[in-house]
Amino acid sequence: MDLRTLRYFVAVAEELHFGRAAARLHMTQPPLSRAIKQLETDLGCELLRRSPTGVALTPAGAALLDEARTLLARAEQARARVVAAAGTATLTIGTLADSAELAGTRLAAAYRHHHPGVDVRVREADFTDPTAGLRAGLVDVALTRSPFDDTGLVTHVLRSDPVAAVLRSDDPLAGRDSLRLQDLADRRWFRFPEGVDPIWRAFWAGPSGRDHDGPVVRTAHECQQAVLWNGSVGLMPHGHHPLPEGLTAVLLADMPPSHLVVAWRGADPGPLIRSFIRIAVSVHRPARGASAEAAAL
Amino acid sequence: MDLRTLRYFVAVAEELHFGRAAARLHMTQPPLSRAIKQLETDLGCELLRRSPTGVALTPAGAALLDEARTLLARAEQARARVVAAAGTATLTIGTLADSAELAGTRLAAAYRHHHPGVDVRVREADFTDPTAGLRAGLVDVALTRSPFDDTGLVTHVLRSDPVAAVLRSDDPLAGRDSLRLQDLADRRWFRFPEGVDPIWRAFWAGPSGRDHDGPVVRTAHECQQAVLWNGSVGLMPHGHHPLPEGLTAVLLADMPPSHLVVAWRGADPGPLIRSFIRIAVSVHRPARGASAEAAAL
DNA sequence: CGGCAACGATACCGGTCCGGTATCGAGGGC
DNA sequence: GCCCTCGATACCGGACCGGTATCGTTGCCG
Repeated sequence: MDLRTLRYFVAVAEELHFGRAAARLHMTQPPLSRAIKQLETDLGCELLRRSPTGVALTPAGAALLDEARTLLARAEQARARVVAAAGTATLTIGTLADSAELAGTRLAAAYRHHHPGVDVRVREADFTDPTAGLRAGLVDVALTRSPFDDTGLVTHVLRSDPVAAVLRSDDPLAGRDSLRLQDLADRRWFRFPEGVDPIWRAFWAGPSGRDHDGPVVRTAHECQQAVLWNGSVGLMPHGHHPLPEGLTAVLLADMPPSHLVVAWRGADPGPLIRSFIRIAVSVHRPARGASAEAAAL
Repeated sequence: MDLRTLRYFVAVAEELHFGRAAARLHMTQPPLSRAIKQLETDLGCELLRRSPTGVALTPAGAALLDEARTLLARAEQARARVVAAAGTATLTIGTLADSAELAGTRLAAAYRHHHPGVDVRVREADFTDPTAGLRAGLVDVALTRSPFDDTGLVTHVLRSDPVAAVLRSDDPLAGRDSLRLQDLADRRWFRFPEGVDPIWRAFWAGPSGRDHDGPVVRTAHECQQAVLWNGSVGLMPHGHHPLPEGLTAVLLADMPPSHLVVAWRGADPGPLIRSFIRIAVSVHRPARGASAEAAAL
């Protein structure tokens, strides 16, 4: 008799309909039927009377519905009290470029919902520091993009995105399905400020070895502006971000994908950070490429 | 946060020692450590301070210890109330021969412990009915021995035992490691009463086709007495039962094993009986030959 | 009265989690 | 300095969970 099964039972007992209860629980009907049957086996008594016309509560089922409701409420209280006893905690998330959108919406919402007592702060970094303040100790955990120098850090890939070139929609190449870096060799390229991680620069700053004379950009937004107004070439991960009017993204066929990662300083991240990592991974279910670190939390 | 994990935490918090807590929980230390760590991740706060000198509770841990104790107690109460609301239930177990010993000790004890409110009755049958009253509707579930006519019944093997001949200890064959049926061909064989299941008779009553003139036996005890006082040959499962003074069991090499089974009438056994089957299987862990019916409960 | 729709039960499959064994690593004690 | 204790980690096999596909029964309706 665990709390999960009790939640299942409450749903069925309230709906008096396995299918609707399953929908309410965001699952399908067969495992729910099985779980209720196991609960009945465990308790040793019938909880629901199934008849073709519908489902009815037995006396034992009615009793369990009442007990389970209070028990689940108590469990919630207990959780809240324990977290309160732990004192106010703060988690600072560093974000970079497009990961800010992720952190600001689903992920931060899910995390705040899971840990109501935690003070969650988000710090947006620019390209100057691809670790988004992680290495500098300004944040506890970072949502950022590969590649960067990750010595001393642990990273876990949330998603892999192909890289696209950002062009003005009136660009002759804007209609193409995909491009190669060569196709853009004669364009102006933006530049990164001094002091940017060389690994990051080598990946994102276009063909190395060339003289770059384009505008200096510090954020994804500045990068887009540079394309619009200076005719520079921009690079960005493909497929997840709406572009402003007048810009078009075209897949770059000969660049390796960029990884959206969650990163933390090694050596026992602590429960708050572990929980953040776990939630980040679960929110990002589509990326099934689970790696070792996240499995170990 | 489920009840199982809370039980784990209470054990560790009370012992302040992972190894001892694991022993108390009848498990080993590594999964316990992992479970506590996951609980900390889930709650998002540290519960225990591990130091080389020992384990200490953090404030949050102390709070959880208190909350978990009351929560677990509530859960126990809830369980008791639900089964009480179900009304008094009765489970009648039929036993045959040596299965009575099993039913009367570990299994019935485990079942009564799991379902304190259930009125458990045990009915011992004799060889006249190998289903131990199951087919006659006298019992809800039977612990018995194969082989017998099981049409309409579902059986699950708990254990397989080789068959032994029971001899007087002063018998010339009593010292042998094993025998064949032929070695006993010239002995007197006991007889079963009229009306015994023919499948059962064919297996246990010795070489068929011979004239049997030995004593009529109805129980395993009578069978042993027949050996002691009438010089008849007895058969019994080997290896689990102490023999009375003066008797020796010798393995019969050319007989198929006999199965100790739990049997019930098909078509939805009902929660009480399902629970009994589950407990019977789990008590009998050594027999790993899990079959389909028991998996489905 | 026969097809149909609804609904819970069952069969089966793949992924995850749990508990086990073996081993590591860090701190005290002799 | 060596060992011994104790919690953490790595890894593995089996169980459990949730999913899809399908069945059996029942009541309804043309």
